[in-house]
Amino acid sequence: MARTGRRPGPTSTRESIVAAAAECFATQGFDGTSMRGVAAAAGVDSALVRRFFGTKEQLFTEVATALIVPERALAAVAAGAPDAAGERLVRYFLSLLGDVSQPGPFFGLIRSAVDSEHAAALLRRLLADRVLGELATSFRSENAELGAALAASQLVGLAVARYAVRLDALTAAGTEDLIPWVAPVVQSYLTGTRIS
Amino acid sequence: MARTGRRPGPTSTRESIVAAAAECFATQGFDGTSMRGVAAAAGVDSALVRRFFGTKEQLFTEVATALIVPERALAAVAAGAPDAAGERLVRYFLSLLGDVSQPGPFFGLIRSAVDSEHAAALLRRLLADRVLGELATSFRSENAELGAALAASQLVGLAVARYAVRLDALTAAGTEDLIPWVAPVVQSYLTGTRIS
DNA sequence: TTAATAAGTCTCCAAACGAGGACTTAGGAG
DNA sequence: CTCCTAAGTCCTCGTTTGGAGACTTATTAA
Repeated sequence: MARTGRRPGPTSTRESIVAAAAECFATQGFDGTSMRGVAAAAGVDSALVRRFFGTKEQLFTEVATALIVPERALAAVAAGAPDAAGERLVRYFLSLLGDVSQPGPFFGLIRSAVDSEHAAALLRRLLADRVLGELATSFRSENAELGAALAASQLVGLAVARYAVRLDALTAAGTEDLIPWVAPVVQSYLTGTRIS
Repeated sequence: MARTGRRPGPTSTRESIVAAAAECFATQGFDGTSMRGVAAAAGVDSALVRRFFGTKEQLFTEVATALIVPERALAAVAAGAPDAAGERLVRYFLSLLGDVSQPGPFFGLIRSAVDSEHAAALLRRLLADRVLGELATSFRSENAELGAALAASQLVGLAVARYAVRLDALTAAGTEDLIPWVAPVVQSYLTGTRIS
């Protein structure tokens, strides 16, 4: 029987709740994740989650903003030869998603965006304003915004097809198998190059 | 107060339940859809939904198999010039998804596949065995299976980014704006053509 | 005509959920 | 030493969920 009252010593409870929440969102989506489940995963009383973060939507907001670091993505694209930006972006994205058999926290954002309007709006705002916009201005092609959005759509689709639907051909393929196919596509979207 | 007991005359209740369920799955996903909600949308008692279809998973199976007609997709790809198969496939897929402001029932399948492991497994089976497999054998390129899966991933990603996340650039773009970008990509995936 | 079955409604149940109130204990500032 | 606040737990409320049983009425085949 756990004691009541505050624990002795310094605490990292807040961080462990965020980590547990990220994992829940990744494996069960927004709807499927319960405040109680997050609390249980963090080894904490559910009322404490509420005390720290308020509603479930606020908890998701916290997790999402902690997970999305636009500077990383933009740096990954900017650093290096421009004609390999697509490949670097794909590699960065795949590394974010993690192993096929065990999708990382970042996949939870996509998953949650599909079942919660709030998550979708948050992701739309974060992605569109902070990432895709910058991406579009760094490649000054015509219709750069559309190109950046399409690049994102290919990456999101890869995530959904590989980690959620789990199409055999995609789960069997490793990063190095996917790169030669997907990288040129993303590259062409970014630069606005029409292909054959 | 509705009368109890069987209604006189012929009945189309089963069909209207399937239609209502398809709409619920499309707008709220698998988890977000409740048996009671389906019943209410069909103007029917919730116990009747259970009597007809059993569990929610069985109801989804019914809806999905009624919605996925592999022959249509394959016909759309097969009929016409081979080098325009990608374009025809993209057009067919976009027509399935319906209007941006009001996603059709087909989008519910993708949405649900992200929510529910059962929905994902069903979609994986239907897509992989019935559609992608056939698609791969009709284009006998090397790694045709992977190519077909990647084509599917681009289409699914377009659906998620446009209808769920609702990226501005994609909701603003019409079918004719998307075709010149996406069709060549899908075409290259299908034929296995490496691009520049 | 009658028995079986399909179609339909009402009511209940146990579980899980989000939310919140009341309480207890530790750390830190005065 | 003494408050005040942060950290933590317990219990409850109202709602919704998927599921299931019991009952009623129309259709249909023997």
